Amino acid sequence: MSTDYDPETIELAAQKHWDDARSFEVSEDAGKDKFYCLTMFPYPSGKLHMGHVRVFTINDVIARYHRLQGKHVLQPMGWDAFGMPAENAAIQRGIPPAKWTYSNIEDMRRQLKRLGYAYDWTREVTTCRPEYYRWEQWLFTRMFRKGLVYRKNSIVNWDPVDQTVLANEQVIDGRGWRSDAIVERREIPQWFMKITDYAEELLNELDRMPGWPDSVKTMQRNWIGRSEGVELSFDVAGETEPLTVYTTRPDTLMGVTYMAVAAEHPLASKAAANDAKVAAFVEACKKTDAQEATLETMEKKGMPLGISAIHPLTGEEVPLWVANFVLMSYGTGAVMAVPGHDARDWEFAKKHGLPIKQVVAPADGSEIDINAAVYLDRGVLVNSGDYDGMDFDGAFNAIADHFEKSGRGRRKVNYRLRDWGISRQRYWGTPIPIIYCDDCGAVTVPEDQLPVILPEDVQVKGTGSPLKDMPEFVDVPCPKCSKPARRETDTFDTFVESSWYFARYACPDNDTAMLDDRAAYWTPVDQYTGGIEHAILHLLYSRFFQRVMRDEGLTDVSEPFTNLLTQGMVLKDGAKMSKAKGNTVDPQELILKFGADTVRLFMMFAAPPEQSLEWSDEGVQGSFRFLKRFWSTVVDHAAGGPVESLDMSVLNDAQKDLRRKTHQTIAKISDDIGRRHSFNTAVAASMELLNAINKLVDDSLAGRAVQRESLEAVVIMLSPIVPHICHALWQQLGHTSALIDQRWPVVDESALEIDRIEMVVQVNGKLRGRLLVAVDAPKQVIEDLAIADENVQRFIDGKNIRKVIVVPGRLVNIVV
RNA sequence: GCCGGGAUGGCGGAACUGGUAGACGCGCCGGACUCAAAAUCCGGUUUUGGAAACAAAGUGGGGGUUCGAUUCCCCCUCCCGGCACCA
Repeated sequence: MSTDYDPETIELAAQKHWDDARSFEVSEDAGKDKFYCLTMFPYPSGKLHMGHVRVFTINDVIARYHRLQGKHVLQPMGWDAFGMPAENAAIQRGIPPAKWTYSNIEDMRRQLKRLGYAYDWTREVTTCRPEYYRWEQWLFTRMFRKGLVYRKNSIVNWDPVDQTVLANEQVIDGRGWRSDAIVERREIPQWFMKITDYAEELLNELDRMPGWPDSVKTMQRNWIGRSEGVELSFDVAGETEPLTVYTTRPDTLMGVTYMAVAAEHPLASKAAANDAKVAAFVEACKKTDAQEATLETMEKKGMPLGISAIHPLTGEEVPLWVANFVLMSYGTGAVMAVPGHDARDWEFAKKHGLPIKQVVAPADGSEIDINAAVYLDRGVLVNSGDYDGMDFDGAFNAIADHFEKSGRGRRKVNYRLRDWGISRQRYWGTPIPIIYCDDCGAVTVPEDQLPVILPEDVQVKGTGSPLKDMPEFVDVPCPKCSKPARRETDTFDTFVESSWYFARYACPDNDTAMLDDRAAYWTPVDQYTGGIEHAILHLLYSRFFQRVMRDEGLTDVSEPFTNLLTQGMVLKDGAKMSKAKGNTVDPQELILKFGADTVRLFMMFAAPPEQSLEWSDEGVQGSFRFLKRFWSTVVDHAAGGPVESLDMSVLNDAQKDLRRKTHQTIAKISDDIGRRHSFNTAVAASMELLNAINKLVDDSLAGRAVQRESLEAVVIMLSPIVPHICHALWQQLGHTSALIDQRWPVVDESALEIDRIEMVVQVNGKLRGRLLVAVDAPKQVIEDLAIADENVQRFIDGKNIRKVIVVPGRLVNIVV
């Protein structure tokens, strides 16, 4: 009596069981081995997309696997609810961002529940709720007190038509997305967090994070970009202030033939005042957006300022230029140019006919033509007066000493990392808890007046924040002197919310403290899963925030995420799924047609988690077909009734083979899921085992017992991936206790034993034959057998055997 | 431009530490069942030659190390992610 596989019925039944039993709600239990398993929380954009399904399924598989291992597992879910799309929706459809966001959350929560993820929903966190963001406002005021936040001018994309600041994403080919106007750079005052104070620690700790992928650690190292160099100053003719520059190549100092400053540099402004051409150039430089990729790929342009700098060693005059590739916000806004030994300087010198001087020669004494090609390697100094003949280190130290003695420079460690600008000129975000008073300046909102609540009933028009037009929000007394003052209308970068939510899941209901001892129990996150696109910004900001919370005494933990898994994107027809490209697949429709288990199975089977996944409708069919076969195999077997307990001494060869395959598969899947996170090969191994079970046609007591052992193992091992069908099949197999409370199967080493093994015979590395030999056969016997092989003889006949390589248990290679 | 990844049959992928290239699945071809179709089941499937045994070629391109390279090294091409205000 084989009932058909009916995904909807069995999935809803399994979900009801988990709900009724509150299977995934966890409390803090010091006696248990905790495992905190987390995904990057979603932005509530409206509907779940395949990228969500992929990352959540990966994490759910890991969470369920660890639960079966006996761990006390926390897997929470929440919403990264502030952000631009809510404002865009408000502009387009006239719905307030809050209403749009909360309704999206409702829809997406329902979809997540239908996919059967093992979440503790009692801990749900929503970042646009005051009970969440009040603590981030509170921490900001503590950071303000410590001097970890400050205000300075910085550059934004300015749309001169819409009169508004644009996000990088809203700049398309240098133009505003709505106005189509050419975007300009504009400086405005903004709040910054001093992440650079933690640069050294953030960098050094990467060496002690074995649970993170090397690629992510390398990207973070390069992003922080620690360099050792020298800061030195050039006098400028006719100026009292010297021009300070930083270089990692002081050994090339004698090769400086010009210098360059940014368009916003005071010396450029000064020259522009006297020279209309320079003024026009400086203006033109500002007519570009503020993205680094734009600056690095655009044509390098410059113009002489008619001002000279004085070379600090030779006293010679070098011309000062203004150049579009020098940025005011990087370093000092000025660079020394060594065209002989810097690629960008070399190209710029070639283009503008500036002199190129060789001051470093190859250490091996070979000749180079500096006018034909730039020389970047470290070598031996030439044309450098007293420094001639020195190597890189010798010259670095001699020149650094010279400047330190004369007080005109110093050795300096520099970081590429810049402080984190957190001000956004947008409405839908956490209000920055600052009040501006004419007398007291910028004052933080006192703790007893927090949270500063964002008004939710607003009209968003798309030209600046609606908060500016709300006197009831803006007009407040100064907390210090009580005089009339103005509230800050900028909001936090949404990365601030996502930099600490992982800790708040431990204690989302605490209204007297940001974190408590429940956070001490659960943090750090043991397994964190999310997109590779977050490899730098989100993960670095979170590492920074964790340390800020530590230094505030809120936690002892320094690193928030012990193990990191970065998953690839979901593609269709080779491109990322997106509405714009029209290549999306709606998870909802698939769940309706095939059930959640089929969708989960395909996601795990189609590609390893780190790689991008190519969507295939046929592949989904295949996954569904497998589940149907899985269902009927177990149901048909269970129809034969209960089985006797297994007596291993009476097994025949075929039964032994299946039992060996079963335990080999248990070992493989345990390793694939537990260590390698190689879910696709775990699924493949389950399929192989199921094929082997179906091949053993054997109704004897022993045969059924071996099959039963094998089927129970597959049902448990597949349950992290396809939990609903496994829940139902476990009941079919006659169990009264729920599968979710079982333990992972254990390998029986005795089942793995073998006495003979197949070895490959190669001649000159090419496969020529196979041998079946005893496991413990001595080397000489294997060698003789290999040489005696009929096909092998054809290839070694009449030739000289130079060497025979025996790799135990694998192969023999005969070199002739 | 800079930083990080990737490229293997018709397709998704496997080969974990330098040791049998193509596991598992999809698709396709053939067969069984059926009046027929779908579903299901069985067999085949890298390419070329061959009835087969077997042989030759083969992991983006070029070079190198090695008895042996998808795997290590050098150079190149293309694709993807990030580049600080998308999240």
